Amino acid sequence: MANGGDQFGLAERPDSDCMDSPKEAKQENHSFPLNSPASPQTASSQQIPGCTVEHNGMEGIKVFLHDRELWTKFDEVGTEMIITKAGRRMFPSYKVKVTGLNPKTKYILLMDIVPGDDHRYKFADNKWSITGKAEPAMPGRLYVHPDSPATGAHWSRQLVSFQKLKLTNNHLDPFGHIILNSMHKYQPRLHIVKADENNGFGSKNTAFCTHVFTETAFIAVTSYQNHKITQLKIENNPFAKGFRGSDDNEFHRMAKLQGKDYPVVPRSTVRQRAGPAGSPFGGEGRGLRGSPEGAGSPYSCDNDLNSSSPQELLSPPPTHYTLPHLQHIPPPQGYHCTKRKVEENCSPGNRQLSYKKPFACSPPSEGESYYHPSSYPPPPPALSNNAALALTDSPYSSDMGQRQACMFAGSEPRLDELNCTPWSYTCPLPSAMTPIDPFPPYTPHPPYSSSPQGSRLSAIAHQSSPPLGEHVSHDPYQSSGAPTQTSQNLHTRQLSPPLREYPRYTSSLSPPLYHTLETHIRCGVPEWSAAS
DNA sequence: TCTATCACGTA
DNA sequence: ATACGTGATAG
Repeated sequence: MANGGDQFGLAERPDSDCMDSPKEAKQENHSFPLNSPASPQTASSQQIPGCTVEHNGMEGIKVFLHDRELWTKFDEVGTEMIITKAGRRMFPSYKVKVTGLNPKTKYILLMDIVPGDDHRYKFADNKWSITGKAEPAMPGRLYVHPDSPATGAHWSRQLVSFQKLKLTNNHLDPFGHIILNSMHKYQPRLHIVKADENNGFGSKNTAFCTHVFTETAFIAVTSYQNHKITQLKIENNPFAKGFRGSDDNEFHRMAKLQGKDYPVVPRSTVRQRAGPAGSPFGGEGRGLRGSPEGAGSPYSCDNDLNSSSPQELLSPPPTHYTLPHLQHIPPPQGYHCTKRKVEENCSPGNRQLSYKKPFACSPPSEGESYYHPSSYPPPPPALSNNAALALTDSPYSSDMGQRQACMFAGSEPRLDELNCTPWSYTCPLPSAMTPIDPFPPYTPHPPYSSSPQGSRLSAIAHQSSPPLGEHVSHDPYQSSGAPTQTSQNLHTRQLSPPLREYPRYTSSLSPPLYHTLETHIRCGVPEWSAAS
């Protein structure tokens, strides 16, 4: 495809740094019907007092979701992604157009998928509804784009595709796939980490930014629940072409497959009535994502991290995830755009959120900003530093032919912490790229949160748990269409956490590729955190 | 719910 | 040609 992102077109501007940007928002075009377009601008800004902003070069980065229209179609119904033991790709594929990168600077692009909220869902009566509390999050893993690290010129040259990313429900997955729980809602996030030589992960000024397109949120399932989603997949996924066909064809095809003169009506067809099923997200459920209605908001954040050395980054994994309280990321309300805030925040066009927050600042809760109200989804936990790490070192780097990514184990992000903070990563171990397994390693401490955005990687990396204080708040800027991001610098602090490395995965399996890292941190949102 | 397998299609 | 990505299906 083409790129899609363009659609947005908006230009955003480069924004700002951390805080400054209060205004940032820009809006773009939006087109999102859903939301009103309020301007995003307002929404965002928050600043953190005290923080210093540095420009880390991440300020002008904009990310556009490719094929956003298709994502929106799914989102309006309630996107479902199949998860299997062997790993299943996502469809629609997550592809982005990135602009604003320094052509000569190297960046690592990676994704993680964080819990969208803290509920377990069920699909009954043709609609999604909450059926209980979410299970503890699985180890957060990061999927490092195979081209990482690569120059800004490389990333900007064409769409950046994460189509090979796979989702699994196998908590012991040895392949490095992203592990999710069935019937739980998730939010994919994109992280761009500066990986310059001069700015390696480890270094203190590692800068990164996070972009979230709320229309890419989905519920993980082992088999499709809403027939409308099945149909959208069949109609749009080339690999499912075999299931397309006119009704007539369908009839014959089914018969043929069944060896009968007449086909049995597919279960899916029968199974559901046509009724509208609400999207989990939007609709009723709510809470889930913002759904359709408007809520989308993308947020992105930028951060810088400073951190310590790379090594440090590696370290400590966090622990396990528990998502204790936090989780909820988005409170249900949040998702919706319930109004204004959201609107404001939401970008019209895309719903992207950007984070920026520094953490250095410490702002405690301020974080609110963003999330605040309702609007946003939760910030997910963090990325892990791992990624960063990984990035940096690059075990994967290009060297490997394929680079695969490493997985690191990370902790999960807690919401609480989400905010800005940091994520920790684990290290990759790349030596071989081993994946890590997650489980065990986690440390208890929790909180590494990272915020989505802002954290510094380094910090992230290890951050130990950041004290709440640390969390930074993020700002959400949303750019509307564009994701904005802001970046901030965090100055660093080092947290020192111990780093721990993850054990390598020894398994015999050699995983093919690991592009995945585990996430350690989660971000906390200040707000939430506050709560906590 | 989840899994393994299948037929069919893409790449 | 091989490898592998699809949803459907049965268990």
